[in-house]
Amino acid sequence: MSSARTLPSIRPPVADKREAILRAATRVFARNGYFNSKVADIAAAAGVADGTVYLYFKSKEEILHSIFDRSVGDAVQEGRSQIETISDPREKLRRIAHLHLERLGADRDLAVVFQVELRSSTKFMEEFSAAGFAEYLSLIRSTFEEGQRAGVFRQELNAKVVAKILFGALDEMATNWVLSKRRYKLAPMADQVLDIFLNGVSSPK
Amino acid sequence: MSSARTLPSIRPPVADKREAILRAATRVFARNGYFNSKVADIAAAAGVADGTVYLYFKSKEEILHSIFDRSVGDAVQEGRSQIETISDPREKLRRIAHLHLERLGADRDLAVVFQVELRSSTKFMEEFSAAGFAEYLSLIRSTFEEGQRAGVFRQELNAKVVAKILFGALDEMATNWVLSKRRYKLAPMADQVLDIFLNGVSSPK
Amino acid sequence: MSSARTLPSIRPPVADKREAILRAATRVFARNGYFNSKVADIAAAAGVADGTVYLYFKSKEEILHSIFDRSVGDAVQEGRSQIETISDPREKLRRIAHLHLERLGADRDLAVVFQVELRSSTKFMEEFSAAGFAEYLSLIRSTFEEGQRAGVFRQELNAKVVAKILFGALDEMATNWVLSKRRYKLAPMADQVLDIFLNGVSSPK
Amino acid sequence: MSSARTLPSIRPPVADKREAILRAATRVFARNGYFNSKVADIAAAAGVADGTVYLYFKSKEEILHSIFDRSVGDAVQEGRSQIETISDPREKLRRIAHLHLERLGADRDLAVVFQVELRSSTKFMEEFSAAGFAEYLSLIRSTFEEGQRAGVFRQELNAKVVAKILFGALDEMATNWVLSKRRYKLAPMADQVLDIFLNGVSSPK
DNA sequence: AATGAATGAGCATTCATTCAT
DNA sequence: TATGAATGAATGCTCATTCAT
Repeated sequence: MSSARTLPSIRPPVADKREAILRAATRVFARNGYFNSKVADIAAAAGVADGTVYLYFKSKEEILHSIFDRSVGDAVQEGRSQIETISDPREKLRRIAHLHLERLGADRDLAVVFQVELRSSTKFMEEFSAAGFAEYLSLIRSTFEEGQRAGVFRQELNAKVVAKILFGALDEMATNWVLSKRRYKLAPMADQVLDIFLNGVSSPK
Repeated sequence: MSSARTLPSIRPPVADKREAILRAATRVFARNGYFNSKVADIAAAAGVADGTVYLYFKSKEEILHSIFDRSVGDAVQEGRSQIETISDPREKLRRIAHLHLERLGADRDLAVVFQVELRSSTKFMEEFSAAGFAEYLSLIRSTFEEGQRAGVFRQELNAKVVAKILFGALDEMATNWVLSKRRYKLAPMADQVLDIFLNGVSSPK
Repeated sequence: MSSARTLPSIRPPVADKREAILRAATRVFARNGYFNSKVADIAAAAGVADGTVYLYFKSKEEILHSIFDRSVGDAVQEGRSQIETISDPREKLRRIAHLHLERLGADRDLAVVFQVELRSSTKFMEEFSAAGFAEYLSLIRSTFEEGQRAGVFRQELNAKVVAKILFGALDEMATNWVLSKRRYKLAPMADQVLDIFLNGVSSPK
Repeated sequence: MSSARTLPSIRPPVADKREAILRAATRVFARNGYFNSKVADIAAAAGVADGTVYLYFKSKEEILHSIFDRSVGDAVQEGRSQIETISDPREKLRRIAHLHLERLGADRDLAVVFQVELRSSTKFMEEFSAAGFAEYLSLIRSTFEEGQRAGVFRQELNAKVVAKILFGALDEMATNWVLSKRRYKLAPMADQVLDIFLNGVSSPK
């Protein structure tokens, strides 16, 4: 899958081991849960020796953190760049919501880790909450405030709370998708959420 | 050893141990997280011997399940009984939402367990999803459908999805409250959610 | 020790497990060395489960400490009590020296632990040196000083150094005995040491 | 990377690495203890790569052996050469004793390794005892026997035991010095030992 | 019912050693 | 010779669960 159709590379892509471990860990965590996953499983899934994992990560926990950090970082960055060219705040929120569910919908294992495994320990949740997550919420909030200033959204609403409501609704869609036995497309759910949400927060015409 | 040779204790001392263990476990899980909590800690907190825990619960996991089952059971029951006397579907949803946040806001340890600890392992989440949670979601949904039939809510909305959206928004309020360092009242958040939600789902006048 | 003189106790002498583990550990340490000994080996040798070891000792290291503490404690106590009834300081030292080598000569495994295993890590040696060992050296020294006051031993000698010299000579006898492939009696070596030592430190007649 | 493009280095850079590794290992072993020292630490302290260590030594254990072998070899050689020109057996022993403590007193790290680290595993002690150590003891013994033949030392003493006694006393001085928190000169202790020892073993006048 | 001593499976992590470059 | 990334065997300790009393 990796070096398809390239010159016969003699040695395998260097330093992609970190990447391989991260990918393997996502899969393993998704299948067994963080606490039930053994480092040896991750190593085996990544095709490296147990000890090699520790050349790239300080501990099992750091692997989980790294999965989160990388993904949220990417998500926020992509989110920002995509809404730049949009002017209507409603469309901006729509874009953010879609990206949110598209991303998770595209990688079920990652989605499981995000919706389930990362919600465990309070300690982690606190850091999680403090770090990238706060930035994500703030992206939603500032977009909403922009809309308030433009008169598109109801002035009396608390932007912070509104941001949480939108996030919570999307998050619930994702969690339900992850836990559901039925296999349906996650991304389209964004529109149903947006329909109600925008209807609920828009200024009366 | 405890109530030996005392006046005939008024309430049955028997099987209140189950209750004590459940309460202790809630506290311990909330403070340390499920996986980091030791059965011995729970036993100590409940004032019983380690082995005694296993007279009432088959395993550590069953304790977690029981915490969930009892609480959701109570909640659904209380929810049903309270909305019985209300006729306006909007008020019914308002009542449900308030109860939801009031319950969690009244017992922070329980809230932590619900919002954080119960979200761990996929396996548990799946059962969780299957059992009482489904019933709770269905309570919201059927109330919403009642409103649709009454013409109060928009016909074209998918009641199942709407129920998830409301639950997700409330759930996010609770999670944020649990993780927040600030100490504020949780229940009032219900109104802010309801404001947007009802505005979003109500039929245009 | 516990249920002596009771009905034939059905279960084996309670709480002698600590003793059994200590004895087993002495044997295992003597055969394999401290660092090469596995806790599992000790447990097996003591006839208990691995985990049981940790009901009686906090760590593998604590087992080593306990072996030392118990033995030195016993030795110092026995030494003091035996020299009480002796008046001649030379005889007192002779008694101490004999006890020293008799004790070690009576339990080769214990001797190995004392002469070899306990000499490893500086850290341990420092504590070792600080604790019971100091007391033992001081027993020798004060006996020697007593002899100096009585005019039996040369006044100009530094009692502290003299004590170390005697201890060192005895210690070397023990170490050699432990490492030797030949099987000879250790205790009699005390006399040869004493011969030279007393000759060397006694006041000229 | 180091000596690239410099003047042709005067002393052979080759195989001084062995020396550097040995020196580094002595320091590392002295500070952390043999078992707690990592080969990587030694390599780093010696300024070479981990793998390089294995170009000069077969294993970590061989490094320890080499430290011992080299030092004892040197010591015996120096001892022999220095006593050659001395005729009085008492003075010969005095010289040996001084050399013993001077050597250790001059290099605390080496002393720690000798007095503490080398005393660990029985297995090592046995080889240790068998090899150079025996030669050292024999140097003392033959010198003593020479004195016996010359009528200087008491005939009835067992030279082998006497050698151990002297060694043991000196060894104890060294161990005490290594473990002591006070910083004093080690070499002068030789005289105190010799005073008693020679007094104890000399023929009555 | 209650106890708590005993069990033993389970696992993250370390580190001496190897070997492709 | 030299490197240092990769290996994988090895183990102290924890803790859910059992069971004799």
